[in-house]
Amino acid sequence: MIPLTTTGLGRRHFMDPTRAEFEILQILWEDGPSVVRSVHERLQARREIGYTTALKLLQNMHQKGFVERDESTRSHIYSPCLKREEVQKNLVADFVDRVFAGSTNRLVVQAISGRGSTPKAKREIRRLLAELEKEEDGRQG
Amino acid sequence: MIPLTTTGLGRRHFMDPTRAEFEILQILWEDGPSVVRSVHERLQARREIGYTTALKLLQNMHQKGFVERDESTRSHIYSPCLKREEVQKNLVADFVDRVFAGSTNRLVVQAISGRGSTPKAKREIRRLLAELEKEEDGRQG
DNA sequence: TTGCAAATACGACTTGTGTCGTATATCCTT
DNA sequence: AAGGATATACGACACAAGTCGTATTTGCAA
Repeated sequence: MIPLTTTGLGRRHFMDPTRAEFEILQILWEDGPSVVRSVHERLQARREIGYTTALKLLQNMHQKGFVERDESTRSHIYSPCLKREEVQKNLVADFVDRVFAGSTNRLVVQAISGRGSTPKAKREIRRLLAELEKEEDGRQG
Repeated sequence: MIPLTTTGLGRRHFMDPTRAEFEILQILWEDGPSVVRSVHERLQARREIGYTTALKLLQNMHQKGFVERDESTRSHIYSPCLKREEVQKNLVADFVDRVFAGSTNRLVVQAISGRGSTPKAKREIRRLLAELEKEEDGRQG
């Protein structure tokens, strides 16, 4: 049976970070190892949020194994355990399964057809595709 | 301030359907106007779920205006009020904002690079891009 | 027309997430 | 050494989403 939620072990054996957790991961990926206060400031810049909320979030993430922390100083220093691309890949996979019945193609079509993709962006994508195909040919052609 | 959750009015003035609700919408889009029992059967085929749960979901969706229902018969008949492409577009937009900092390009890159996109699929996408560009040129070039 | 099967209505419970308050520990400064 | 500032720990609350049980209504068949 396929579970409904992303959280709560999909066919993968680990949980995806929640929205708030992912938001924090992004900050860590950008800033590198950070103390709670600094993470809180970054969050505060985007929305109203208390210091202890940020703290708790980080603590939860630590318990879940999403981040590790250096406790050698008074202010613990948090750094991500997960690779940005890995997590993005998982999220995209879930999303594709849920919204486009597993068809990556349909997702891409939806993404680049409507608004949201400028002609320049499309050229960019074509270039990327060409590169990818070349790579493949090179590897096994 | 940007709210965290999709639910709870983002900058858009309407709410996106939840996971369960979207799952039901997919069924309605595929099957057309349906009675609760039939929707429940479709859901049951994918996961364990009670009849009254499906009913309640449909009722909620009706109250939210996601579906309309014909009450002229004893078994109410539900049909979607939203267009599939519209909802998908919204979900993609949210997703891109949240995961790829608003860059549709990065999403597409992620989607087609890793596994999940066969060479054939890539050719397909290129074809599509070519068409889109041609369209644009035709429209204003 | 009476009664059973099937439908709807709706309250209530569970779990997950995000939120914070408050208690406690720790450092630094004077 | 004392006290304020700043950290962490952690319990508790609010709210949304999903789940279902039970009560009530309604149509149909015997």
